[in-house]
Amino acid sequence: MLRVAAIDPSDGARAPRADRETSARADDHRALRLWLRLLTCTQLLERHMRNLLRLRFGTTLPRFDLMSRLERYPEGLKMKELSHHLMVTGGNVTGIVDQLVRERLVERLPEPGDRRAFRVRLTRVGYDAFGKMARAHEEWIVSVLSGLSRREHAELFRLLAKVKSHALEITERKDGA
Amino acid sequence: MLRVAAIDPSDGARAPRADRETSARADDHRALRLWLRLLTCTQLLERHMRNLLRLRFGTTLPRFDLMSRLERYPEGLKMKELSHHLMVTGGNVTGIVDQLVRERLVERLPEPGDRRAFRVRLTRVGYDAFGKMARAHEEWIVSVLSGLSRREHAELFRLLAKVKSHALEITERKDGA
DNA sequence: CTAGAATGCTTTAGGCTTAATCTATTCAAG
DNA sequence: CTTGAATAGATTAAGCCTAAAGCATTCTAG
Repeated sequence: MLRVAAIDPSDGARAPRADRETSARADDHRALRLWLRLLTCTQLLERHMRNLLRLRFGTTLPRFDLMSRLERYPEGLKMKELSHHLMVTGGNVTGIVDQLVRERLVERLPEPGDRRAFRVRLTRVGYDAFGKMARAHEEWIVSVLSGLSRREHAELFRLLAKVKSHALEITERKDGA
Repeated sequence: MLRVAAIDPSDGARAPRADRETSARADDHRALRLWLRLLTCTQLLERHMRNLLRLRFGTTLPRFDLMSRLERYPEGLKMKELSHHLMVTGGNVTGIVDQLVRERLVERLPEPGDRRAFRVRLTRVGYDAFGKMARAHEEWIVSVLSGLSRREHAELFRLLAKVKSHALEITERKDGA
């Protein structure tokens, strides 16, 4: 998953901050840098998670994500719901579920009353396997985010919420029709 | 805008959006929620960027990334350097550069003194194409991050820096990279 | 000079992801 | 009931990405 220019643009640029024009450009630059840093952070954490899952459990992040979602719904989820939760396309979910079914970690159950759909559910084996992975995952996330104080945690959470809602607004406005 | 926009607007296969984190159980750990929110934000912004590049310019984020990096180095970069800057594997860079060379947007130049290596550089056409994309890209980033005040920008930037450096520490320690 | 190690890059095999299209089923209107 | 639209899911083609292996070149001891 390659992200935009992953290295921070640490060029000094030493902004003259003279007139309105250059400070407007400085703001633009700030926005770009913020975006790049967001990407770098996510990518770093994600990369490490992938390695952890691969080396310790021989699995991948998408599989873990899917199982993690199922773990919250003991009664199972429909493909459509999974796709929505995971923010990926339906075809993608089909592929990953296929694999997990082959490995006996999840199962497809008929959905009563709709022969098009079915429910996907963790098997007993799936629950056990997921439990182990989830512990390692959480442990690592907690440790990597332990550099922030409780206040900083909260503040970062709040700021990201703001970014998220603003991004959603814009996205919906443009995509929505 | 372009051809692809003609699909059925209610197409079920459309990339869904969801709240990975808001449906998290209340007793989940803060760190986990913070991580999920970080992931969601990035994905949201990234998805929109990909769409922008695809619909308006018929290109992809990785290609844009690579060109964006080259644009800063008029003398070109070696494959190894590109791979390092973009934080992706060498094989990946090979593939993307191959495409861009085919499209005459970048060129491979022999590296004097080392017949194994060469420099990759934007062509004139590449510069022009990149310029257009970069303007649209920046415009959108600025607008999507405009929901934050100047102070909030700075604070978010600072917090992410902290996350990043802490993640780097841990990663290096374990990976030995 | 000459192995052998290291380096720069490519290739390969395999998994992830998407957009677009297809099939089967369900739903809704007449 | 019948027809046509909508929905659930699978499939396909194409691109991204990685780890590992491979090839050619360069470097470094001896």
